[in-house]
Amino acid sequence: MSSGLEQVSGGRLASSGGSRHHHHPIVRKLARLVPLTEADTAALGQLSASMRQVAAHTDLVHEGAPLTEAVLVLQGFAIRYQLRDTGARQILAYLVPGDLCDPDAALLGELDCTISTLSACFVARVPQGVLSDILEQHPNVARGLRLAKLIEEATTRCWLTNAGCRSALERMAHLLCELQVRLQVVGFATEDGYELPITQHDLGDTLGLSNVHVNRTLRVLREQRLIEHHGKQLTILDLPRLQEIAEFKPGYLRSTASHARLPL
Amino acid sequence: MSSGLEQVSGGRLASSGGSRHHHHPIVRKLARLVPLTEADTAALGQLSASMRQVAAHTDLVHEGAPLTEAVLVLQGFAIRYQLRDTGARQILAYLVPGDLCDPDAALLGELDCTISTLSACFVARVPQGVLSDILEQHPNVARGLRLAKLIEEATTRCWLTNAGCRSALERMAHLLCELQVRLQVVGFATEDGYELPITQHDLGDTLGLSNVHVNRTLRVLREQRLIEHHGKQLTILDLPRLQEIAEFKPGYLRSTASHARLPL
DNA sequence: TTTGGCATATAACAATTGTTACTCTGAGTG
DNA sequence: CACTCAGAGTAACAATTGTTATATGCCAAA
Repeated sequence: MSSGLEQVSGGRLASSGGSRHHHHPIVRKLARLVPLTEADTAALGQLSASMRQVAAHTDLVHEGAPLTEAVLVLQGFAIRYQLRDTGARQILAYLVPGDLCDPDAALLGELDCTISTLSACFVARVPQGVLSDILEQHPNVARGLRLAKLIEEATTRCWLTNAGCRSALERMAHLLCELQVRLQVVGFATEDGYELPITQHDLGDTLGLSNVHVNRTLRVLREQRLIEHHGKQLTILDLPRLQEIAEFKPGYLRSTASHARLPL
Repeated sequence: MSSGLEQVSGGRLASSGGSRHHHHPIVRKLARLVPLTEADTAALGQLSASMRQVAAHTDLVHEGAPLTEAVLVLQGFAIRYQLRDTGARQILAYLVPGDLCDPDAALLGELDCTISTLSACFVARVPQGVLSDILEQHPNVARGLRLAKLIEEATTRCWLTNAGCRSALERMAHLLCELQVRLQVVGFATEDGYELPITQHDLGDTLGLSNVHVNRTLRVLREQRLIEHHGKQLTILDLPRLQEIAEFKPGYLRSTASHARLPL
């Protein structure tokens, strides 16, 4: 009953022979950033050729491992994180459907953080060769992915501002607003909310808060009738006010259509 | 009496006609990352052609402004920061001598943060054209700058981990250790310490702490005989222990010579 | 169906960090 | 030289957040 990617069947895209790739999250995402031709769209569809399902809390790429493939998330929530010696975990980024991680790290040879799933996910491993071929033959796609990378960096900076100078309530509100925009771009959120299949402990490791304080903070948001959540379903009751609390300025996500046309 | 860049005179490099650029901070920095030929080194020297002195606390590039030039720091401390509506400032990165900021942002068209000086600085503005010519003609330099960019990103992630899951003392220790390594690479630090010409308020905006708590934290480090500071001069009395407190792992800075040969 | 375990929820208390207010010093300036 | 002011230093108190403990609910495995 989860939204999106209804064409998943047996670990393969049922429609992989056809040309209708417009619903692929990475296509939806890049189409906001650059104009895409049918050929571009089809090429992006190839990225998910080796899609497979991964259980929640599974490491995909370990810190320090040599990196030869990129990881494309098609469904579910994945993260990049670092571990301290104390066992504390800092989540550095969320990877939601349409996010491609991390083509560039090949230059450094290894990654300084670990890629893992938070929820059950559909992910595709993309060999460097396949990716570089596409980048070469599809300059629009190449430009789109470079833009996406810059947006990811801006998002990291935003998270640093979050951690450095926002209160727990503001931080939580900001994260919920950011996810609302990012998930809506790829069709995994409506205007009212989205499925947030992660624990309060995970939220704590994201925001630099204890799980208890995450719980307190969510309660405040609930009591103020800003959000509701039943199970994994998050409903945003008052988005404007939530954004106001968070001082959320979505510009850094480049999510408005003003920056590019949609594909024909 | 400040160390490094003794050749500064009248806003120009006195030796700009010669070929001895090895002492330039950006040359020292990149030489750790990639092999550099004499030609590469000379080309890097050109970057500081339009060097000028800038007073402390001067904005160089404003948030939202169209970006047509990169900024190269030759001496002093500069930063990237974001402002909240409340007036709170989050410092996102330090730009120390040898750091080049931000060639890539041209793709996005505008920057999401402001570049500013903390101390009096010598900086050079590098027009996009000059930079792209050099990148084209000197692949080693291009590769070095790409590596430097990746290192900068890793540093930002590290700062996020800092803010998210380290105590004030650990955060401060980590910052001091990081600067020790970065400044030593470009010849602005000895093994014992370095000049740190920034206020406790600035440190607070860096670490997400109040200025009062910064003061407390520095006092603890002093009382434990880990550091000393008289005026702007920071002396590190016990680097191993400071690194231990910070859980500092310098790998992300790629500062050890094991990754590349020095130029002939 | 029962059970075990994980996630949520909440309370009481502790620790960290922020805020306000004040003093002191030193560098720059008239 | 006196004056000003920014920055460092400190204390007292307040607010936020973390820790520990315990209870509850719910889903999945036996």
